[in-house]
Amino acid sequence: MDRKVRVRFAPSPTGALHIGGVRTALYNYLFARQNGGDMLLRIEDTDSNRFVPGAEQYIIEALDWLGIGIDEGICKDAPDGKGPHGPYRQSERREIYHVYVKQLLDSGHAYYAFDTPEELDSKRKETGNFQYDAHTRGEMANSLTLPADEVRQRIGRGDQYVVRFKIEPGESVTVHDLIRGDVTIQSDILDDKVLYKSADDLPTYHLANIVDDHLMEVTHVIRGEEWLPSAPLHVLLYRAFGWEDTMPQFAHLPLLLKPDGNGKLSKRDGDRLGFPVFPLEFHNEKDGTVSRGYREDGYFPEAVINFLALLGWHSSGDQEIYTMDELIHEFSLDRVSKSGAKFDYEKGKWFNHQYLIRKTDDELSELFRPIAEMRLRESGQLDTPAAQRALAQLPHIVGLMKERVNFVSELWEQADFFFAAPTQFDEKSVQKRWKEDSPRHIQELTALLEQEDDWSAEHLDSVVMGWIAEKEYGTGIVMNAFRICLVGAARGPHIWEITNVLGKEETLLRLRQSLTLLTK
RNA sequence: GGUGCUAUCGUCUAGUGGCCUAGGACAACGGCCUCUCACGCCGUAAACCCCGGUUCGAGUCCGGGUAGCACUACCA
Repeated sequence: MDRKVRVRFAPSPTGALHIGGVRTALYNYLFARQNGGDMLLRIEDTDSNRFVPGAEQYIIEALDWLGIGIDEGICKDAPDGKGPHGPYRQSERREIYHVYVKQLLDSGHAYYAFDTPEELDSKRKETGNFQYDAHTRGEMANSLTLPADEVRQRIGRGDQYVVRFKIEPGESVTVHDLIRGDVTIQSDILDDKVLYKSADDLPTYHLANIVDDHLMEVTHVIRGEEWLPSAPLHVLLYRAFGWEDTMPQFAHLPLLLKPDGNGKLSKRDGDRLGFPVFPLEFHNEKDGTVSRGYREDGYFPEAVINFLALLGWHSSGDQEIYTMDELIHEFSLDRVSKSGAKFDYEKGKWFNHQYLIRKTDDELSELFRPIAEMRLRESGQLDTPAAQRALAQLPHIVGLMKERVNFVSELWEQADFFFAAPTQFDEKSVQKRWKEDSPRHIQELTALLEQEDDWSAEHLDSVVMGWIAEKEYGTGIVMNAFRICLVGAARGPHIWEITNVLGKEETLLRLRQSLTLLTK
């Protein structure tokens, strides 16, 4: 059967979207685009207790920032969902689930259960490995053990209940996974999963995701590996509904692991090791916490996408840098690795560097301008001639400096000296490069440069190098002292690039001012 | 405990029985370039979890161990 490829990303609004979830969304998106299919976004808010305000809006914004487009369901231009299969928020689909819960009840695939959470808890405590299944349901309070009258009565008077899936033991269930091949389990190990809870009149994930995927004509379920153990249960559910012929294909993605040690990457790891695990900064209204985001940390969305794409997927070649279009073209589920990937934050920085140096000087300078202006305003130097002169040459400055930074914000740390004369000097540089003869060298150099009207790099270079040769000074010694006077440290681009930006007046000013400060 | 998944340099990975004296990238280290820092270039160190089997030949196939992870809720 040839059906149009339809995939979905189905997060629950319980907080910021974890970076692992972002990768799941990305792989779904790549798969959909590659196959000319649809990418849906469905909100799985069937747990009323864990709902966090703002989380849904956050998810939409995050995907939008990253360029992961949504064709159907909840998205930026349709916050309440668009498409013929709505609503796309599970809490708004209650009537739909009622129909299917009833169908399972009527066909004998499900039953009512009245055991309270407390009763189940104590049962678990007394019997170590208690499982609600074919062996134990006979001793529990449910519509299989209670007389029909009493069941009716209990429901009638408003007793809380759940509906459980009746798992038949002795069956072997196989799930074909696109990444892992066939996975087979025995139905005996499955418990009678809760499908619906009367307390909040909502289904659980297991029921809702099957019903919705069926109704929304989803063809491929691409989700995290943590769902693999319950995939056979989902197959059983499709069978119980009689939908096996249109059951989606499954692909379970490997987990994102913490950089050190083992285990799933968590927010705590990010806090502990100093990197974000969320795409955007998130202010959690529920617990008052603020979480860092890649966007606010200065990452380009393309870099985050590229980095994430390669964490668990790789082409057969050596290519590392991919545009979204290239990823769409190259991606394939059978090249997704089976094992978990440790989160390598250092490589993430490198990706950002790669995208940064590919920006044009104009693009980059417009990103940097607000930062530079803010820093100058903070120190009260925004209106100085030096600052204004540098600001006017921002694209050029950015072009000189971009090779040595990973983030736009780091440009300030590297290029600050263009905007204001040094008042402090890097101790190590001075110790190593400021020699006994340096004051004399700088004095002579100042006098020499004062005479020059041609301020071009070529001319200055020939004049200064000629003078150094004539006096038999060491080139490195003179030039480094020169650099320290202009920059305040032994760093930065070629010295004539610096004098070029600074201009004659500012160069001479710094030479004199720094000499005074350094000989004090 | 039970069930399932997984296993190549520190990390992400290439590898689908001979092209593997195991390739690339990040990180590390050394050198070159050079007035400094960076870039760039060159180079170094660095891995097939273990044991059996199949085969003329195994990182690659099979079995068994071991280890790690996931799941085991009226959470998703």
